[in-house]
Amino acid sequence: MPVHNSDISDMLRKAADLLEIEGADEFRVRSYRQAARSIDNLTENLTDKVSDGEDLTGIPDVGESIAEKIEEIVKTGSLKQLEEIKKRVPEELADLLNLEGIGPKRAKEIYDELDVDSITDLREAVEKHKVREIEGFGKKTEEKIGRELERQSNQESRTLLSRAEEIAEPLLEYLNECKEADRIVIAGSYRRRKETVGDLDILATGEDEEAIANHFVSYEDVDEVIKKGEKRTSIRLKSGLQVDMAVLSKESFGAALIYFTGSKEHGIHLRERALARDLKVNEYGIFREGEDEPIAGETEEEMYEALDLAWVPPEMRENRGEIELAEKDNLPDLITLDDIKGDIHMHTTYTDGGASIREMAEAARDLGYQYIAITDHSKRVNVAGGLDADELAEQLKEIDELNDETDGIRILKGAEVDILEDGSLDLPDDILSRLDLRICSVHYHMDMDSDKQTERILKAMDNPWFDILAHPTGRLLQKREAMELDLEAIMDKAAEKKILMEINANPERLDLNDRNCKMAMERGLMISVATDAHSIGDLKNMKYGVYQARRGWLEPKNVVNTLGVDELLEHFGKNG
DNA sequence: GCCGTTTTCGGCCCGACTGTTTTCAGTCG
Repeated sequence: MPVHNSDISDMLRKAADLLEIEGADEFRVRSYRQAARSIDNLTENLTDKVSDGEDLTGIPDVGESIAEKIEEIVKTGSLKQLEEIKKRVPEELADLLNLEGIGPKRAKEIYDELDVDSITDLREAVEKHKVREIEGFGKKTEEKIGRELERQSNQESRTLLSRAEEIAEPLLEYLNECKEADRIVIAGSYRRRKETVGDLDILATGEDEEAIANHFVSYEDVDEVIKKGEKRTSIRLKSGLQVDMAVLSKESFGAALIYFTGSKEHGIHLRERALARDLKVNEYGIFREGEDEPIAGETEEEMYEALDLAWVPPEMRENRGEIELAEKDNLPDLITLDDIKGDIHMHTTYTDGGASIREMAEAARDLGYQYIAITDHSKRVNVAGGLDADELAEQLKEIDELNDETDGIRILKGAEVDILEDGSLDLPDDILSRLDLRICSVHYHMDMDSDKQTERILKAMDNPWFDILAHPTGRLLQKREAMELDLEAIMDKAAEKKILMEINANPERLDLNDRNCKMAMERGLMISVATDAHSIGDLKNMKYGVYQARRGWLEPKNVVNTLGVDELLEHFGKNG
């Protein structure tokens, strides 16, 4: 079994959790977590680095000790130290840390006092009212744990960004009705445009904190008020989504916006940077030592400036090197929705789409696009009524006719060709050669082992008509894991063959993800951001693809469908 | 366990809220 970076970071995190429960030095625990996080942000494979004999201490937050541990994991597949800790602290005890309100100290108390070492045991202990008997615990704490156990068992812990938007927009509208609030914004991972959000973080400015908080908790969809303080209030909506609100003065709006937008790691990096300059950063502003008046705080820009940094777009605030770029004023000029000139992945009634070619074209024209590409499925996808060569040829005729009679949008000829099990493509070369562009993808046998799956795709890429690899990993958020494959090998070959990777903008796919997108960009690959629309409404999903592209640091020049139609055709013409 | 714009040793982000306590520890973001 190949060792993935995520296997290594998982082990380090597990070690951190168990060490923390055991009562190890908190900074040591933090080091393990930081190293794990840093490994997750790598765009290169640690297994390769180790076999190349590279010095791993060059990785941020990896020192000699953790470098040795990484090597051990790569070479043996396990970590002796972790196995040792597991003998002292039951592994499943770490699951308790996922419950809100339980941290390392309480997990240890529960284990020591009640011999509870799993979620199952804990549920039983709560039902028997054993937990409230522990010193420092009480009736309320036990009840809260009970509610958490209930909630965890019947619900996803994160919410798709698209779903979060459906919930946030009416809430925001309601909050804006509050006369006492001057300004209401949503921060957190929602503002960073992360593919899923854990909760919503809302910032409000205004003098009358209590009135604003009261308005908030009076929202009709509130299920439970989790906490209500002077400055912070948390509720849970009936949908299960938690919403936190902070009320503050407008003088500290920028500082609070940075603080509540996160990520946590980005914020910590900023505060450490401040410390090195004898400054203190908190959610109220930036302060010189011993002074009460902030030197910055009202806007994000002045906050970053006071730390000698350029303003960092929220999508990049993940502590993946953006602060170093901001220091050199060298941040990328991120792509925006306005840069997108066309959508080159969509389906019609020829296969499993809900609208005709004409309807899709007119809807796309209304969105301001110059072109679309029709890319219906090939015959292998029989559940969608995939097209064979003759049926596709019929479609090409209709596209020619429509282009003759339609103004304001160009309809390009394409197909989404299945990559078959043996690595061949599902349509013959002669029909592929008649298309403007071809996207290729895997829909069946996604569970092959990594070597075979990678081999399958690499072989398909030898076909000269392979233009774009669509939804490269096949994952569906919260439904299906990414396929096992060696994405680095695939991207290396794509670079060689000038094949593009897709960011599929469907909010359930968003595939490539942000890190893989950055990885592709660093290899010089071009990306297609496209919706895979199966209806007119789906065309509006483009924004989610653009968010993901921004999280992957993409500029317009990295994205093929920022090109005008002539340049786009020229681009794909070269491949053929 | 990591790291260096005073440091190779001695720091390590910072404040709000809750519950169970009589002054604060634990947790969270």
